[in-house]
Amino acid sequence: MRIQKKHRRKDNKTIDTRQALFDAVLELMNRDKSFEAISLREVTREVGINPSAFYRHFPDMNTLGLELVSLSFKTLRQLLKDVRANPVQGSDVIRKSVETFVTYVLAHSRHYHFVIRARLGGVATIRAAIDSELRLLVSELSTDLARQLNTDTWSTDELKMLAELMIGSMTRIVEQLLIDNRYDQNIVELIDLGEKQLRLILLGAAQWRTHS
Amino acid sequence: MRIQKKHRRKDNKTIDTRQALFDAVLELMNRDKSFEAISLREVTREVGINPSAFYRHFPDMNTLGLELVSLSFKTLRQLLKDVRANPVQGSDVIRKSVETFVTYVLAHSRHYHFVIRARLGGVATIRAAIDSELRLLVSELSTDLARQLNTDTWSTDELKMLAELMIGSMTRIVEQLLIDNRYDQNIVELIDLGEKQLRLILLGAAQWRTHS
DNA sequence: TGTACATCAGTGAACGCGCGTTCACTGATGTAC
DNA sequence: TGTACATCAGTGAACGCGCGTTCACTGATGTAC
Repeated sequence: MRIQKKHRRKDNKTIDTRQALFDAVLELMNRDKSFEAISLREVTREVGINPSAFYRHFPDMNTLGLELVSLSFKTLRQLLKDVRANPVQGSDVIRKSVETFVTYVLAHSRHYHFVIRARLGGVATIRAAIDSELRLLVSELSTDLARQLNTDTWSTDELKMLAELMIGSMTRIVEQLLIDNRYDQNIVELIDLGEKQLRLILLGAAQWRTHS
Repeated sequence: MRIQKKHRRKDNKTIDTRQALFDAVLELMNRDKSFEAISLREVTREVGINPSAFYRHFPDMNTLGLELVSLSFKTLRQLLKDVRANPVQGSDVIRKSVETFVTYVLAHSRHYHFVIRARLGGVATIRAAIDSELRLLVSELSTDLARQLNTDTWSTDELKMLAELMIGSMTRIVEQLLIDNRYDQNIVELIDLGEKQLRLILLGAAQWRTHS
């Protein structure tokens, strides 16, 4: 049984075509196409195979997209698992967390460029998949926050509201980081922005019940 | 000189075709297509004119899209002008503001559905236009906030950070309101969410300098 | 008021193009004996 | 170790389709005299 699907092409190089198809889609999106504007033929052209060979790997582009969503969030979930296992220590927890996050997103920039763009894109099934992953993230963060905050004064809904605010802020940071190469000169400024927003949110959270 | 461009079609109805083209694009996006996936022929089919007649009104779809951005923000700017002229009074300022905003967005839902989707979509020029409108909004809100807060302790960058956080929160509300008809049963819950997020942000802002 | 003319938003046919999908095929690799 | 066979990721031609754009045209409406 062949586990890894490989093939020998004209150039005599052995590669994993399935992976190459994922990469080609990410590369084309990086060149400013939205997912639904990328044609099957463009993808195979990029990989260097015949259009009909696409069907050896996926029934259609939509399925490829859904697997890409799943792949992207798998690595993010791993990061969060690592962070929970080894919590950030020391004086500057917020800044270090934002730095870790930004570094991670940049290291997987193509995946997150795809996610950020497809989140509000035109393919409903892919939108729904990303939305459900983000909801999961919000609910996980809510649980984490519940452990840190006074759960007597925070209702489930309020924890979710806080988690959504934090993830919303980070999402905007990722958008600015990855869209239109705006980040070129100002990664540090962006980390600064994220840090201050999180700090302000947590200041507000600390005052939440004592004030209202 | 004819100011209004009108025409008499087979059905003997006189309409403004230019407006009908805008409406057709918004309608098609409402049916879950992203802007760049909408073809010129689809739009003219929707309006009921010959494809080549499109060119009597716009040189291409891209130009139509840019005008749609401009139109959408024109009405939003008007709302903000009205709010500034007649500030919300009374005890529940935050809630009333969020209610006004949500009501307004729903009243112009097609325009904002378009904006929200095209903001991260595949057409770079349209993305840039929306981005520049949003930056303008952030800077206007910064100015407003500067009048309300202690400007000795808030730097320009920090005001911008705060404004971005507030507008980011509102943007997420609009996304949830308009994408995938998620709002059907829970407009009130959404207003609640927006109100709490703004309240928490402003609580944080009140503590900003005294705490750090 | 009537006529001649300009304007211009429409029509409809035609074009070349890239698309997704199908089909019969090829040939390299792994497996059974 | 050698041979026969199965597997399967590829190829290449072909299809019908919707696309954007062009062109010469039509006919209703507004304007000048």
